Amino acid sequence: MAMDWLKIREALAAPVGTAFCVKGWVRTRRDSKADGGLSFIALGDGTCFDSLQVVARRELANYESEVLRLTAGCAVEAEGSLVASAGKGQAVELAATELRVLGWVENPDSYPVSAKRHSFEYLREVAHLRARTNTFGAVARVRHCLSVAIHEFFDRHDFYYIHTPIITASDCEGAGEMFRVSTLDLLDLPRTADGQVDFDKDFFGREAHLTVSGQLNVETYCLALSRVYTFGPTFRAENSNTSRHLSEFWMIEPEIAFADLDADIELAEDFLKSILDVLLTRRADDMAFFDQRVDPGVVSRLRGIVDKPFRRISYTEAVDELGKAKRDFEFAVEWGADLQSEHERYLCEERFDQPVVVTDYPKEIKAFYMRLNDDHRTVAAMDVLVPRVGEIIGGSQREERLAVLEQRIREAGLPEKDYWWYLDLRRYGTVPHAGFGLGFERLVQFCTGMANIRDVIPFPRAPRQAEF
RNA sequence: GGCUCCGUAGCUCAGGUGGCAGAGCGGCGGCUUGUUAAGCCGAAGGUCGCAGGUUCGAUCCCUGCCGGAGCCGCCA
Repeated sequence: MAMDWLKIREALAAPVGTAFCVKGWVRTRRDSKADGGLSFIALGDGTCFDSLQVVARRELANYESEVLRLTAGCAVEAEGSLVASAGKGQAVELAATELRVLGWVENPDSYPVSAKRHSFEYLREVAHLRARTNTFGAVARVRHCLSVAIHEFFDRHDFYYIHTPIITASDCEGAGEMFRVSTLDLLDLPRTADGQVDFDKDFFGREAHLTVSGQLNVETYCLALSRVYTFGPTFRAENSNTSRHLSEFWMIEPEIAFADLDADIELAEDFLKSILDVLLTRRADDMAFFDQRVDPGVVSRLRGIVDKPFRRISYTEAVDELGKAKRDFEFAVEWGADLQSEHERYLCEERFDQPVVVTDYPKEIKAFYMRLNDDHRTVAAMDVLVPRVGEIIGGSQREERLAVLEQRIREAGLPEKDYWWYLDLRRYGTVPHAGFGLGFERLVQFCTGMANIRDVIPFPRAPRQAEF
């Protein structure tokens, strides 16, 4: 075919009169007997939210035999020229001079993604086809946009992208249950003399798991390259059944040297604002859809976050605020206990109605590597809470003092010898440093207003859910 | 891991205290229309998640299993 192939995003922006061809999947088809007979085909190729209206007239050789048989999901290639639309609803449309069917839908009556509204629960069961719906197409483009914006932000601020391992032999921060990685034959396990499983015979010669965090590894590069980050898959074998948890998710973990908790919070705030701003600018089409159909008000909510400083509050102050709240909580609030979901939501949704950064938590409820404050009761930790999703970022200044860190590892009951290389960092040129972890899917949830985290990742993995 | 709820046509759902099932949308046929959540008419489409049990009789009651959802906990 001699004609240029334009993506639908390009076609919609082309000048009237341009001749080109497009390729995509039929969203809907409507027929009219006016003007001697013609059909309107909404064609989408995923390059933008909108579809292109292709007008196919009876004069086409295959009008009766093929055009009139098109249904949602058929793959077609159409060529013609762009004309000002004679109808309402779109500025331009493609007046087709030829239309070829590339792939039919075998059983239109049972095509899983027919031209009607489907529940997200149902679409999860046909995850291989749900990308063809406007919602999941929009989610995919938003994910991409945010990913790119994240890398751009870090690149602009002199951060290096470090690829930390997926398979790990250390139980890092004890961040949760881990998935075992093994090549041993489960039906015939090698045993040691005392009857234990002999992991010396396993692939790595020791127990290995999928990573629950790249933080400990990335700290090593932080203390050499100053500003680094990871952005990769993370695995938690927790039996979590909520709309905010996945067994496999993506996490962004920046780590900055010569920095304290304040610098860490500042980074988190700049970072979030920057990528939200990029999203609102570059994906205005998809965001308008989420604002209209999924979560009325998301766009202005995100806009407000970009424009306003975050609210900062210490854990101790947060406990006071919760104590003063004129409402009942299922769980009592007392100093020393971790904040419950209801408490976090009260703070960022009701009390302040904006992102809230809670700092300086009791050391007992936080990880061993977080820097002990001078009061010896709290650590330099921070959580960023946002409406609806709750904790979207968790971070801290790291304990850089060798003796204190060793003490904290002992208190946590962790095997000190497993952390020899992590402790080495405190022996050789230690320096104050800090970082945080951002759950990518929670970010996408927050940005789109999608209620369930399983609907913002292409193929969700959760307890009893690993199809596709 | 705890608590709660759900599983009826391709999809979304209705089916008062048991008597062999309905609607809307989709798909199909027709009419109308430069249409766009199109409109009107018509026909088709269901072993009421699976397996047992109670009963003269079960979509409806009981038990188990399978699948799904929500909230809480764990956290990102």
